[in-house]
Amino acid sequence: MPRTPARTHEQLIDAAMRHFWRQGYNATSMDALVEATGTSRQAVYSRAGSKRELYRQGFAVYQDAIVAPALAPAERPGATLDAVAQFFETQITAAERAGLPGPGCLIANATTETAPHDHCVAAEVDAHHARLKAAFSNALRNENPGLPDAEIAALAEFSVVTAQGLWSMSRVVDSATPLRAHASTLLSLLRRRSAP
Amino acid sequence: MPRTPARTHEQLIDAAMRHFWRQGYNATSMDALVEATGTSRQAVYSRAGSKRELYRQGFAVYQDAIVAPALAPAERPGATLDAVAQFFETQITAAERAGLPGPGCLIANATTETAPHDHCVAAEVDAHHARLKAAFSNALRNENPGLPDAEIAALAEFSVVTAQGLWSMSRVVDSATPLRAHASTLLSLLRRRSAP
DNA sequence: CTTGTAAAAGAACATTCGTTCTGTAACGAT
DNA sequence: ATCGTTACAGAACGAATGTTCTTTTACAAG
Repeated sequence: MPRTPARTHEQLIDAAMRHFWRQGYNATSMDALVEATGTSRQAVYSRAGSKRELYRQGFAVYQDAIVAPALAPAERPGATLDAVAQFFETQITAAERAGLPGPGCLIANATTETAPHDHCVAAEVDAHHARLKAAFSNALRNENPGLPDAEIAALAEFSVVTAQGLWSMSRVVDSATPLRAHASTLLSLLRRRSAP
Repeated sequence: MPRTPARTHEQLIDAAMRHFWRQGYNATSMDALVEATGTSRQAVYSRAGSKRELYRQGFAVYQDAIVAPALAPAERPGATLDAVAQFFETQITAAERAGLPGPGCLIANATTETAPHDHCVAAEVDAHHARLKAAFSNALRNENPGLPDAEIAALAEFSVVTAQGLWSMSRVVDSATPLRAHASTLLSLLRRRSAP
């Protein structure tokens, strides 16, 4: 009996997420969200309940639409450091195609802007970092099975922090060259360390 | 004949800067700034002219009060990688003493929040990154004078991005341990690469 | 003490914020 | 075709925003 929604729930979250991604949480007004999503204020509130909730729900969509495809190669059982290089290259290429300076990484942005003041966002950030660390650890272990677990953990964690810095930079650079250089330096350092 | 100012210009900028540092630009209201600086709205406007200008002026104070002392060892002519380690340790200890999760780095925060939408802030960010890169290059060159310039540049730039990630993380961690681990991993990677 | 100057305190401004309310339009079951 | 339900459009809300205006207060030269 009810009217058919013009946009699916996910379409709405997705459009909002992309706005938050580029503009940040605080600089995004409800007016901007209404325009970006192409719906009405009422649609936003009846679905998400509030601006903050809409923002929070964006993380899940971001994980599925952005993180998962790029990280998939590194999450595969037999992945090596090549898959890590591929992860960075996929993201950098995407940023380049969308036009640099880019939006960076939604979660990297949240780490500095909102996570310190919203423990719910902080949990999301933690989970993302854990996911990255697991993928990097996987690749490092396959690259050199003889590497001690402690060293794998240290290198994986280091790579996570390094990625965080990379996406920060991608918000202020005009060219992808320094981003590729950074990824390439990381990979070369990891390879040198994980070589026998 | 005029009334004596209760606070110097620099005291006002400094107090405002520390608030922006922790809260970010958009999440800081003029009311909060008035309370943080202990002055009146009028004092802020007669001195800085606007919220944005006040924010911009904070960068110079931050450079003098925070960056310069910590980076000094690495900027000295004969500095080696030990000075770089000292730089990180100084900043991490300061964050630890102020209480973690900490405010991170004002400029690292600006890189993601305001620089993309304010080219004046972007210039400030660029200058800071150039300063860090110069200091790191200096230390790398002294550590191993035989290292090719291109490699020094790559490693220095890599370290800058890595530092950016480190300060991001310092806004969401409860303990300094992962921060020290990150700095230590960076240093060990740099040492291994710059060894003959 | 008077007086000129500038700083401080706080009321007031228009605008914008996030949110809610009211009424209308569209769909499907009957 | 009718009706019940729900999505939508837009007006409206109080609170908070960045900024300015008005008034009072403190200082030091005369």
